[in-house]
Amino acid sequence: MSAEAAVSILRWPQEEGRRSLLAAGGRLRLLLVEPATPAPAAIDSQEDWVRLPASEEDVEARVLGLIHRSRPTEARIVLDDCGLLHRGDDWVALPETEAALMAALLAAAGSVVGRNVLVEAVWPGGSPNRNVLDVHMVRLRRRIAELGVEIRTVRSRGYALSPH
Amino acid sequence: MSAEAAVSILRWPQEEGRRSLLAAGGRLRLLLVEPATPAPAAIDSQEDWVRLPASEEDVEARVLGLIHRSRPTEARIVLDDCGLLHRGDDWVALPETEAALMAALLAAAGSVVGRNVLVEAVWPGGSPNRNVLDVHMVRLRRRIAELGVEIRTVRSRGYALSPH
DNA sequence: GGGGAGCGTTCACGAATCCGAAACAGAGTG
DNA sequence: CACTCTGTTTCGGATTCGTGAACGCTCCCC
Repeated sequence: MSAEAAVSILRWPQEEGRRSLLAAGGRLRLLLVEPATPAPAAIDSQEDWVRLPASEEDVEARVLGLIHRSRPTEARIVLDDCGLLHRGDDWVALPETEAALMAALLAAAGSVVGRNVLVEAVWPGGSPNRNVLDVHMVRLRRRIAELGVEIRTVRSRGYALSPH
Repeated sequence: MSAEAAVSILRWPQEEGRRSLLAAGGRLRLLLVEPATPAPAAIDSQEDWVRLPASEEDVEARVLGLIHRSRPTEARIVLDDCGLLHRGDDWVALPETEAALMAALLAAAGSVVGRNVLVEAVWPGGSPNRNVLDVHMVRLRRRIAELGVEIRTVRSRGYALSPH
């Protein structure tokens, strides 16, 4: 696995949308910041930035630093665009619905996500049934259990991710 | 506390000795890297660097980023708006009533909180029963014990929080 | 010092609510 | 058909919260 494969490099502020997407998936990101643009405020610790113009070496150093910083977490959880949930070298494939749920949970970065938020993330306009979410949560839980990822429920408030 | 006070800014590679000293002390450091010098390899996550020449704003952004990244390491006790009581990376979910009690105790910052104050915080207008507060205190105690947080009672005066 | 009264801690119980999980059925796909 | 993904129903279990009651302890007053 090369450094470039682990870290997504994108331009700022042009690719703001892509940045949010990658952040939701928990991906490592390096922003190339255009001259005369304010540096982006940090949204999590999976991101770094470098001011343009920058040398090849500086970009590489940032990438390595990013990877270095993310390593202590050892088992970072990443959801790619194909619906594959990675943790370390291990991964499982998630169906569309469960991937959407997972993305919403990852975007919250460990804090609680309300049931209504999850419902909106999967069925914009309202869920077909009160219980559908429960069912999909059970299936998602079972599928990600083998990765050592746990979904803790916070009664009457929602759910939160918690790497085990 | 200003940002400058928390982060030491030094030149690289000139002040290499000072860097080691600060690193040994666990201080946050920002290296100003001279042009045409390879970027320093990361030795820990308490450090960042910026390539010279750099604008005042970029330096400030790096400093803020450093502080931001170092903050979650603290083992402070925090009750978020979802009713989650955090300590370090660990957390437990508190039901509404217990969260309200905890909020009142935290607001006192370690000093004693009277029973009447706690009652008012949860049941404005008076508690439904003489005993309700007691019961909820017991439950709260049990729940937060696993975080190493303790509620000590001060007879005829109230309760006080005490991290263990 | 003895006996209450008051306070603090804990347990057990019931009602209401919320959530989890199994079982089943339909749609889509190869 | 075999399989997966999705939605529905239904039942059982878990949580939360208030209540009642038992038990010790401390302080006060006679």
